[in-house]
Amino acid sequence: MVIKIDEYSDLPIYMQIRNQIVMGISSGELAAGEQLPTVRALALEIGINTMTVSKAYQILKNEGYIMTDRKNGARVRQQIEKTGVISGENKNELRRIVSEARLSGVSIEEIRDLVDGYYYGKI
Amino acid sequence: MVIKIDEYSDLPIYMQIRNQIVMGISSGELAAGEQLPTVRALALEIGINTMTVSKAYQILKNEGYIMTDRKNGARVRQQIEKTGVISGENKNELRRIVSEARLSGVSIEEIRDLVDGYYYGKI
Amino acid sequence: MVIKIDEYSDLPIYMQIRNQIVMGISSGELAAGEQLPTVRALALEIGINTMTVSKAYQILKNEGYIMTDRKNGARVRQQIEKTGVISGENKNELRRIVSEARLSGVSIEEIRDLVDGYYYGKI
Amino acid sequence: MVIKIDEYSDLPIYMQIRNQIVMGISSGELAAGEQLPTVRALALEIGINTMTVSKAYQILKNEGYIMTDRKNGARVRQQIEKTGVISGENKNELRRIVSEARLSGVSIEEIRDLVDGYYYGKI
DNA sequence: GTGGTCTAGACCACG
DNA sequence: GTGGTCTAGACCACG
Repeated sequence: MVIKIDEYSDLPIYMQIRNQIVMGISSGELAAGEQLPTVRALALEIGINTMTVSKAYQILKNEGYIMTDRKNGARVRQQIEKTGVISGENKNELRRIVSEARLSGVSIEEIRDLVDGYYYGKI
Repeated sequence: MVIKIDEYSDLPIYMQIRNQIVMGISSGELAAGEQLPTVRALALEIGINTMTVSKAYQILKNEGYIMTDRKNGARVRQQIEKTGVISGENKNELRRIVSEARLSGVSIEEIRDLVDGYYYGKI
Repeated sequence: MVIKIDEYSDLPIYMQIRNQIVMGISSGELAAGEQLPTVRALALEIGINTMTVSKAYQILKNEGYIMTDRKNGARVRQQIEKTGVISGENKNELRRIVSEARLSGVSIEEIRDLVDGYYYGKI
Repeated sequence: MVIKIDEYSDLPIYMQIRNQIVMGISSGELAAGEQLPTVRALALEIGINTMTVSKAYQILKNEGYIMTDRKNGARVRQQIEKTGVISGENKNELRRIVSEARLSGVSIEEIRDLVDGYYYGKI
């Protein structure tokens, strides 16, 4: 899986990495149990500090998306905990995005299509 | 309209204010042409510095959501420009949120309902 | 001549009035010697304070564009002083505008056409 | 690149900085990708507060002229978006300047030469 | 070391 | 009375 850093984004690099891996897992591009690149390899590939990649992996581990061990490096978890709920923070963000879209004249259908596309990984 | 600041949020205070006002406009809680609290009044109410409120208002002004003049203070714009599109940044965020929800076992129906609720201001 | 105030502009109202009258004189819409509306009449028409109109007229008078007397009110000057030069401030502004246009990919021809149009009052 | 603040100008300091950097990019004095002075360094050099410089940089960032990151400081963007149009505000300003120049007896040739000089960076 | 956020306080122009 | 600008100074996250 290719990680692309947007140097113009306000999002910290470690968060961009974290987000792309989460989306990769959700879309199936990263399969359960699949090996992630080593911290060093990914840092070298992207051209950033190993500390930054390490921070991204640490977050993913804390969130239960990946697991790490000394021998095998990092791998996507076989079972990701299904809380069945959207976090309050994500709900706030979702509401903000829908509000802005609505005020920009975007129809509900367009938003639904976008959401469906993301959910079913067609995009 | 009551602005509530979450002091534990990573979001800067001025951005929390900005977001809540945008959502207030979208939901209709803030009508077109409606007067916003003065910079000083809102700062006092929230218990923050006037500069922070001022920054939020200036962003809203730049984005075309409100207008300010020294005589009348800040007011919701009568006509908000309808670009008809969702910004790339918001699309990325939407995709991230949907991905995380999906991995948490949230059904597409639940997300759609949430989106509809936000769009039609029932929440 | 109709004065239109842009309530969304950052430019103070008195400056918007001043600018429109200057442009009106330059385009010929306001002839030499022509009577301007009284301060009260213009303030009433635009829906603003008489002080604001008065300030605009004062500036125009100081700049030599108009003259006022108690009997006849304000009139466009017969002879506007021809210094033959562009003020340093206007040169700076012109340079800024040309720079921004250039960086936006606007061709020199387009700018020239615009300038010509303004100069010959075809716009 | 040397930034010079005119303390007698009506233009806010942050806007003077912003304008000079935009003109520096347009003239080529500031190359694509070139490092700008740090917020602290420029503030010290000009003798103003860091907040004021920071505000200038944030505007430039929002407008797409520069990018900032905490590691490398601020740099001129490699690709500046070419909208191909002059903003309505700049058109108004241009018209005002041309009108004033015309009334001062400045010939169209002189204005054209000035515009050409600014466009081709000969000044 | 860098930019980003925030405060407390001051002064100003506009209307 | 209003928003806008600016200062001096502090603290923080990122890398």
